[in-house]
This record gives sequence, structure tokens and C-alpha cells, in this order.
Amino acid sequence: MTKDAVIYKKSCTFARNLNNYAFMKNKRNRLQIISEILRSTVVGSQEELLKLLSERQCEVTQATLSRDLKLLKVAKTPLSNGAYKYILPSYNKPLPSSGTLNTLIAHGAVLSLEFSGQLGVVKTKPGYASAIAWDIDNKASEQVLGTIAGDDTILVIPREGVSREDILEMMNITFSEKE
Amino acid sequence: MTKDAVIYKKSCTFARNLNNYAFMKNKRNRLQIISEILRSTVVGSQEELLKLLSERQCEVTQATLSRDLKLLKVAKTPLSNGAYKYILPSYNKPLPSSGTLNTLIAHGAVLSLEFSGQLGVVKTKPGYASAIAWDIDNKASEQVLGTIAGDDTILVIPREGVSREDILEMMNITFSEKE
DNA sequence: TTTTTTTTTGGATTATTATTCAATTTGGAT
DNA sequence: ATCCAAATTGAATAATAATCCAAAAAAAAA
Repeated sequence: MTKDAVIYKKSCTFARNLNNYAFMKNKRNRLQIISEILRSTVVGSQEELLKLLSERQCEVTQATLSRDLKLLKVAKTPLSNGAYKYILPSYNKPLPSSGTLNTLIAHGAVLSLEFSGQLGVVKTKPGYASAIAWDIDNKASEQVLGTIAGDDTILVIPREGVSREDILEMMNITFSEKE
Repeated sequence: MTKDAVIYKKSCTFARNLNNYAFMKNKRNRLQIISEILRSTVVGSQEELLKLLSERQCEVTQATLSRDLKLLKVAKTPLSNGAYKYILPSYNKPLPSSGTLNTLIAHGAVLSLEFSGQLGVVKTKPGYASAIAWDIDNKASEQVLGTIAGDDTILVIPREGVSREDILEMMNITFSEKE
């Protein structure tokens, strides 16, 4: 009642933010989408890229796109066939994390769960990391060796032999029952 | 004067023409000069490059220059300082940023960056960790999954597929000459 | 040589991209 | 909440770059 109630209330408050996040109205997601497109497609002009973004429900203007490309340090380079291509710098090749986080994210305080190697990183609303990490520690000791929490980030260290899917499922179960 | 003098004079004139002819009108040489300039200088626009060429007795128009750059497959890429730079294809590949930790360290608050496995650990001056971690989070979300900051230590969790060099480069870009 | 063909080039133009400016929105701090 | 500062964005514009076309120039052929 007490703790749950508090968390529930706060997650409501944050619902709006999450919506924006999900609707790709925000910059980070757009940059991510741009990266993905450029990694998989030959794009020769910003106008062209605008269309591709639009197809993915990402409506922006050329002005913003130009700024995005500058931010991402995307270079425009001539190709052998006479066309041009926008290319990402070498370090811009992150992998989109897999898994369904809907339930998890819907909880409100938990923003995302992504993996790198065997490690999981949970992003939370500022200040929530410790509380949520405590939950994880207590309710998922079967799968989790331990956690380290900052202010809005939790490092989740799974036990050996525990898969990402296991962690994801555990997180969903742990955090979805109270809505 | 004597015949020699005349001949000398003539050969001078002739030589100069030949020079211009050989170095300025000839396409191959011009391309060579362009390459040399781009290798040694930060050039941000074709207009700028035109001036540099002109200083080297190479008078061409922007139209020709554009074609030359296309031929040489020169890419225009954004720099960290907000400017742009034309880059030759061979230099368009991953930057060998190894050992270039100096800039980073010179920033003052960042003392060191070392790796263990895929994880990076940044040492900072006492109290600086959070602030710097925040910077990393916000400016390098493409490469970094998340960070956890103590008082003077930051754990940096790179995304999958992001190499140490990528992180190093990112750090240099993020912390060089800004702020 | 002279003629023909191909390449190269500049002027003008079009196309594309970057930036300015003002308006909003967002994020924090009180 | 309410205010303030910073970030984000689009419309318009400025700046920059690519291309069209015709003319020179060079190369090749006769």
C-alpha cells in the first residue's frame, strides 16, 4: 500500500513522458532511427532521408535533419557510381536492444532495459535506481547475482547461465503485477 | 644584350607558362594539389579550398572543384567544434585514436580512462564523477549504454559492438576544447 | 596538316544543405 | 505549482555545392 501506492502514483505522473518517448517525438529516438536507416540504406540526400523518416512516422523538417546529421557526424561522400551517400562515423554502430519492454516501461519509473554482453543496464527516472535495484535484488536473487545502482542507472549482473530473456521475463513479472 | 640574355628571358616566360600549364591547367596535377592540401589542412568549404588553390597558382572555378572533389571521393564531414572538414577517402576510415588520451586528461577533471573487458572505468577528481558521467550519458548515448558514478569513479558500459577505441574517440570528442 | 571526337572547363543555374530567428517545449530549481 | 534557463524545432533564408550547357582545348584519326 504505502510503497506500492507511491510508485504507482509516480508512474502515472511519468506516463506523459513515456508517451513522448514511445512516440519517437523525441530526439534520441530520432537519432537512433536515422542511424539505423543510414546503416542499412544508401541515402543520397537529406530530402531522401526525410521521406524514409516519414515512412517511419518520424516527421521533421530538413532543418532539423541537417542538425541531426551534424550531431551524428554523418559525412556525405561521393560513390563510384556517381551518386552520393551519407555515412555514419565508425563509432556510430550501436545495436538496438531486443525484447519487449512494454510492460516494464509502462511501470513508469523504469525507462528501459538494455544489455551489453551479459550485463544489463536499467535506466530509471532520477532517484529511483536504488529503490528499484533493491526490488530486483530481493525478488530476483535466483537470476541476479547483484546490482549496482547510481542515481538513475542500475547495473544488473546476472548469474552464470541466466539469459537475457530470463532477466527480461523476471523484470516484467517483478514490475508488472502492480498496475 | 646578348643572345643569351634574350634566350634567357624567353625561356623564363616560356617556363612560367609551362609551369602554369603543367601545374594549374592540368587536371591530374590539380587533383594532386588538392589532395595535398586536404591532407595537411582543415578545409571547410569549396570556396575556402578555391582560395588555397589560388595561392598555389591554381585558378579554377567552383564548378570544376566540385567535380574534382567528387572524382577524388572527398567527403564533407562535421567536426566536433561545429565546423566542417573535407576528408580524403583514405582518411575517412576509423581514426587511430590510440594513445590520444592526452586531450582527455588535459581536460583536468578526468584523470584516466582504463578498460577491463568491455567495461571502461573513468577516474576523476573527487566529486566530479557524477557531473562527468552525466555528460557522457547525454553526449554519447550512441556508444554508451549507461554509466554509474561514484564520487571519483565512473563505470562506463559501452553498447555492444562498440570498441574501446570507439569509446576513447568518443571521450576525446566529447571532452576536447568544449566548455 | 585538317577534321573529328573526346575531355575539360566556366558561367549560369539549380539543387542541396546550413544557419538564423522566433516560438515552443522541456527540464530543473524554488 | 510557478518560474527560469536551456534545449528543440520549423519557417524562412543564406550559404554552399552539384549540374546543365555550350564553348574551348586536347587528343585522336584521317
